[in-house]
Amino acid sequence: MNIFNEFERRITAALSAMAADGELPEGLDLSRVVCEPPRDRSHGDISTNAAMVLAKEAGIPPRALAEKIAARLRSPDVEKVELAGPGFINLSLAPHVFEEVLRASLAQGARFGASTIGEGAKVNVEYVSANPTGPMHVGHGRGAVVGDAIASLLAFAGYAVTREYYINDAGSQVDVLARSVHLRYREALGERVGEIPAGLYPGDYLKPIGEKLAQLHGPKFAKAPEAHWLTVFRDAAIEAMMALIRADLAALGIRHDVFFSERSLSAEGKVEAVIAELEARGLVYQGRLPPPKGQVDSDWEDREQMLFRSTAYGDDVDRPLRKSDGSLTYFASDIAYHATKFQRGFNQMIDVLGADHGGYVKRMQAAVRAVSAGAATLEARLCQLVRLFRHGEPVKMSKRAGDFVTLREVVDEVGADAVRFMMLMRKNDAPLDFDLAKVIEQSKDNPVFYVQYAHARCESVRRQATEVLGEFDLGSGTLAAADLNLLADPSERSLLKLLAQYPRVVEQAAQAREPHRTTFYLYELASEFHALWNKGKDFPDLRFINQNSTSLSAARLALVTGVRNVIASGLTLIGVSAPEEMR
RNA sequence: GCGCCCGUAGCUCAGCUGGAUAGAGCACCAGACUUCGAAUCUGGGGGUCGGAGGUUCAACUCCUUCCGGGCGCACCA
Repeated sequence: MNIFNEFERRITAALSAMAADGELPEGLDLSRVVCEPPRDRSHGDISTNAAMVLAKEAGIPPRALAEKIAARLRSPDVEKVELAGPGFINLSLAPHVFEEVLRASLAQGARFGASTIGEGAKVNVEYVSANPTGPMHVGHGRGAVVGDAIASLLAFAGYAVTREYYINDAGSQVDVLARSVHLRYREALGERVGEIPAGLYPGDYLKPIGEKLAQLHGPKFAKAPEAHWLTVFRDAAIEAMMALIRADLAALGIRHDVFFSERSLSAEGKVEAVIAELEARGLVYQGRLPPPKGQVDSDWEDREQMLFRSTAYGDDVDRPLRKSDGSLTYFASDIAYHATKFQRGFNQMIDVLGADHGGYVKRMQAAVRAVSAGAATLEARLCQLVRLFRHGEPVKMSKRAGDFVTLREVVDEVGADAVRFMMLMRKNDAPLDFDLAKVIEQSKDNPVFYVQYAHARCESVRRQATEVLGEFDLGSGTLAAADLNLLADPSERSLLKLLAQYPRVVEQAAQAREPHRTTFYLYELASEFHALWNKGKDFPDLRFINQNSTSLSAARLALVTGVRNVIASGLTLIGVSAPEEMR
């Protein structure tokens, strides 16, 4: 039950009625008409800009138009209609409206706030897609958390979401991985390998794989030419790395529906097929690229090559599909990959990427439009870097010598809840400072605990209620039947109104693909709840449990339960647990 | 040089796709536990929203242009 959507419908209805009565011209553009909570609460509960955005087109001064619209919005649900400023229409809603929202939330439980704006449309959300060459680092973790939360939000908003991971198991990087493992294999056989040569992966995490391969195959590959062992070692290494990554993801509570292998594309001829198709449509050609400007590149080689005409779809230059050795570029596979998304029925694709992939977005969007003939769109959400701190001191993140902090280390140290919550305390395109010392601090300095504590307090009140009030029934049916009109204190009304905003918050967060809005809302809700709680210290009459009045207690417990449900729901959306106790 | 992102209180950041007098947290100061959980709350000061133009009823938000920072810029992924 989204009261803002509801009133947008009413306003739209009022406007068409006015058009029918000749008060307004037909066919006005209503797309800019919105209902939103006013920043200043003294302006009521819902504010609309309808009169201001329509005034010019309607040829009526905004205040006069507002007057007319306002007259049609009067109903038992609306306690007060006021005009303000240049033509705002401010609505103050009757108390029973918010009481109905609370009843709806109790009845709907975890479904409260869910939306149908997705209309069941299929959306593919791709996130993480870390190369299977080592454990995940903290930056991957951010993408994982953001992608997972976006997927959850979209699912809650009525989309048919598929969560996907693209395994980059083709190309030269995994060959390097295989060579690195081969070195560890020789090491496991007793050979002294010394310093890991530059260009190979130095991390210790490859040692167990080398040992396993030594056990499995003995020394027969130690001196053998690369062609004899490369495939075996590569496959074993990729399998082991993916197991490692899946474990890292599991530790963070991240899940995917599909793990899609890049190698399967070329194995099935999908890449060549896509290129052929694009070629047939004149989107692939042999040509030359201008050398990059503003930087000296001694390796630059002016040559004729196979190019994708991405400039036809807004890219800055056309992009190569084959390397100088004739093999396909990563981009070529990625086109084929996104083509399979389209073939699998996804007209909406979202890729959550690291900011260092920003330059890659335009060509990918061009590719998606090309392979779908304009039917599909790709959105990219870029995650900026994460900087790790401990007590304000930067933690070294250099990749050489395996000296970087892995995601797993951080999760093991501070817990999945803290990592996820902190990752969503920033919008994804802002850099994130993450202080390991602060997030395990169990204080109000730490917003994770602050919100979870509010949830635990709700549960605590409910437990207390059954003890103090005896046979009190906390079932949502009973609570919904309570006389909610007894929630008369301004703090209680205010909390009730904040609950009513939840459906709007999650819907807008889904539409904007900005899960951090959920996080901030939860913080605000927790804050108001804590404030009301403490008010009960100064004014015992305001405590949730009142031994002298079962009906008052019931009403307040209904409110507490509503708060609990929304916090639990919001935390679920961002993948954070909602503990019942935190002692 | 070009493209994308960022610039808001001393610090870290929100600001609801253009709405009304720009908000939190931290830090600082002063208060609240015989009482539903003090991991909490109440009050206080603090701003040329990087600068300058423009668009309009209305700009932190959109456009242009500077300044300052980040990322990227064939044949890596």
